[in-house]
Amino acid sequence: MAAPEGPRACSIARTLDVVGEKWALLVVREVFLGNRRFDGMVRRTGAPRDTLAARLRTLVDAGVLQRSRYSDHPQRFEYELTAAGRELYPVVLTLLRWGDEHLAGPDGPPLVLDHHCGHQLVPEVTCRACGEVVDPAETVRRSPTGG
Amino acid sequence: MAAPEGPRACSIARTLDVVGEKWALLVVREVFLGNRRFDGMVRRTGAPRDTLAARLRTLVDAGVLQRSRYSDHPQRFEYELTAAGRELYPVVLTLLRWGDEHLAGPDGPPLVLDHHCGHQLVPEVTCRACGEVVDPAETVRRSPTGG
DNA sequence: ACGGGTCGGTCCGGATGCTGGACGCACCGT
DNA sequence: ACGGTGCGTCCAGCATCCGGACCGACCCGT
Repeated sequence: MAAPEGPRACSIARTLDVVGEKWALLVVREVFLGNRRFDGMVRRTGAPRDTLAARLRTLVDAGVLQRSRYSDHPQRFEYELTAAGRELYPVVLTLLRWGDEHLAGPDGPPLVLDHHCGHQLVPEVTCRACGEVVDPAETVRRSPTGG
Repeated sequence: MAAPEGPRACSIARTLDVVGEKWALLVVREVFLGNRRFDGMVRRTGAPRDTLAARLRTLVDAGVLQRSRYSDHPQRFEYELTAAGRELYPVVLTLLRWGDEHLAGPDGPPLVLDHHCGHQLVPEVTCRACGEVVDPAETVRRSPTGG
């Protein structure tokens, strides 16, 4: 076979199809921070209202957010994370850490999280099996394929 | 003060300014997988050649990739990760895991990594201080204030 | 010498997506 | 009645992305 080699089927690409659009992950960040309403998100993300409305729709459709009515008469909605949405926390944390380490100004990171263990939260990615911190040099692709 | 509340200064937003453009993280993925040349990246990501060229430029400018000549006569270049680029591995892995868990078809994840410990790599995000897996409910923002 | 292939791009016109500003509607408080 | 808040939609302009064509420099086989 002369390997046609199309674009890779890949979970990274698929995930980015869901949360890779502009503002999507900042919306998720806001909800993690407890900011669940439209106007608040507009203010704290800086996204255009129109774009935000579109993003909220796609995130709800994708099952990351859930829209729920918190007021009947003037119909008012707020957005919460679904279980799938909460599982984006690792993604958000690793982005946060990279920014903290490579893009922080002299004032240090603008947002610091504390873990319930009493220390500042510094997120690390580890192997579930052995608990070691993961290094790219220590991982290999299984079945370089099957093609 | 009636909190003006502009867009949040935030490492997540800053990181996304660097790697949040379309295709950027797929380019990084390719380099992690050892695919370091232009044409290869075009084939395996599916990005338009034009867009890829632009992305490579911004990633090099941002210090994520490094361009190096591997052939003189017909000038040929390849792209490698810088130290900062390698530190994006956690981001890539958490995206991968989310996709594996939420978007995989019946065939399972299309790309499986093995850790040098002998097991399949399932990346987890843990607290560096205590080693526990991080849960959103167990973290709090430090100084919800200060402005 | 010639045709075909590879590699790493650039150029182009058209499609898609983002942008901010204005507007709409329902409600609340005074 | 009036102004303010909350949650959007609509629109027109602009930026970005898209795929396909094209390019120069080289290599290979004949």
